[in-house]
Amino acid sequence: MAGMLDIHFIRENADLIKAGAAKKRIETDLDRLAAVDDERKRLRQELDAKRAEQNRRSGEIQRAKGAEREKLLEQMRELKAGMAEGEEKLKKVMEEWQRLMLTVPNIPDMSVPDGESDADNKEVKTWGEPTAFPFAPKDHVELMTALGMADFERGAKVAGFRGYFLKGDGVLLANAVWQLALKHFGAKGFELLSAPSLVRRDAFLGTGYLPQGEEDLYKTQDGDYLAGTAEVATMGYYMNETIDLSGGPVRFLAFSPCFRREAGAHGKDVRGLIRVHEFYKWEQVVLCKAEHDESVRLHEWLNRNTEEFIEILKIPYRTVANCGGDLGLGQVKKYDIELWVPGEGKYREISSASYFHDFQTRRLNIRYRNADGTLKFAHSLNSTAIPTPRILVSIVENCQQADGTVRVPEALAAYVGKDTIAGPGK
RNA sequence: GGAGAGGUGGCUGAGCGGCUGAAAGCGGCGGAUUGCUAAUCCGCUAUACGGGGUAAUAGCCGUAUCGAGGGUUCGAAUCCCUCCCUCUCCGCCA
Repeated sequence: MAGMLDIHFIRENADLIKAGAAKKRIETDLDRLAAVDDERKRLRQELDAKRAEQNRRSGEIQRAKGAEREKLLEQMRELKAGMAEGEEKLKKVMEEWQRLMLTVPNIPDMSVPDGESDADNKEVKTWGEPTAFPFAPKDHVELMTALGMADFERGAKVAGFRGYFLKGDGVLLANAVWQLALKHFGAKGFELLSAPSLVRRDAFLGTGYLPQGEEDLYKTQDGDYLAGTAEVATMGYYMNETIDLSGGPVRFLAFSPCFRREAGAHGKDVRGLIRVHEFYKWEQVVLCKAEHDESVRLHEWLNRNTEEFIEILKIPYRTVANCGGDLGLGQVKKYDIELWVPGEGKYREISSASYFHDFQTRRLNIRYRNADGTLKFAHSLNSTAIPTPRILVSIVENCQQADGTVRVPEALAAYVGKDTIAGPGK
């Protein structure tokens, strides 16, 4: 696995990276890294020189005979004794080098707002008005239970904490969202993928979910992990390959079940469908040429695709630019789309769109051949297309009516097979 | 779960202790020739890191890499060990 960023780049842009790390609230020690890197180079050069010597003598030994040969063999043994020490030192230095490299964050974009946490994310857009009701609105748990769309009690009985069943029209509604997603995103030139959720370790390391995120992942007794997003398998699709970008970016629309332990979220969103251990998601994944402008353009495009989808559903939303403290190690910039949730009186995240430059592709070893023939690491981006069942929260809560029924968004009605959800058998 | 086979460059595929960073073929690039196309001929054609060099490239020098990691050896793609992966057959399940 290659480093996160290129060591040359890190050394030449140390100040930029330090400022970026500070903005992201991430600890990294570049001065130490530079010192270790110097040491690494020194040891490496020493060792290379000795190896060159060894290779040269090896050839001499082959040609030599008798006493001459014995003499050369003796000299060789001395040389090798000296090398073992150098190799040992280099190995130690490399370990520290690798460890430090893993902590170096990608530089956030200039446009990323300053801030500590998601509370400091900057609203960049709002669409629609928070839904106003001439009656006391219910939350989705109440609505869906009453309408036979979900069963949370039995969900918990069978699946444990955060367990749920979707039922009846809840199933139809979720299915309708998938159908509409297929239609909306499918028309934008994506290649469709149904991605595995049970994925080997490599792709998690490559996408940056490991080693840091061990706690958040379910692991099997075979050493595989359950992915929390199709991004993992989809990015893994081309790992260790040289891809062809001459015909434009690679654009995948991938569907998969998603599994999250939510290890750090005990006590948060304990009710309903906001935060569950297993769900389904359509994900947009893009690989493009290593050009910043291209990444930016596609990032905006991915996010806009999802905004459009929400607009088709006519649910009030806002888009935020995530602040530095809310960015992951590899992310350059991130937008979240948040939908209005009347039951909570606030916007809740439904989508997240980020770009990484070559941060992920270096780790995944995904390259392409540039017009001039050189091999370069591609850029990568990903964004939620739409997750279920979380999206159902906003649909049912925003579309509820005074009589307790739920109006099906127009764009979904055909797929659901009705325009109002009024309970089982209705 | 049982039994076998195998992992070599962009691909196919040889090599099975030194002359192999790796035959041959295909593909690709450059050139010659044929008025176009096809065909033929010649040359070139892995990656990373480092050195030196440059305005920057290229050439040049060195090291490493034949699934991964260890070992044997003066010397390993080739021998030994461990692990990973792929394939085939049987069984089992859907």
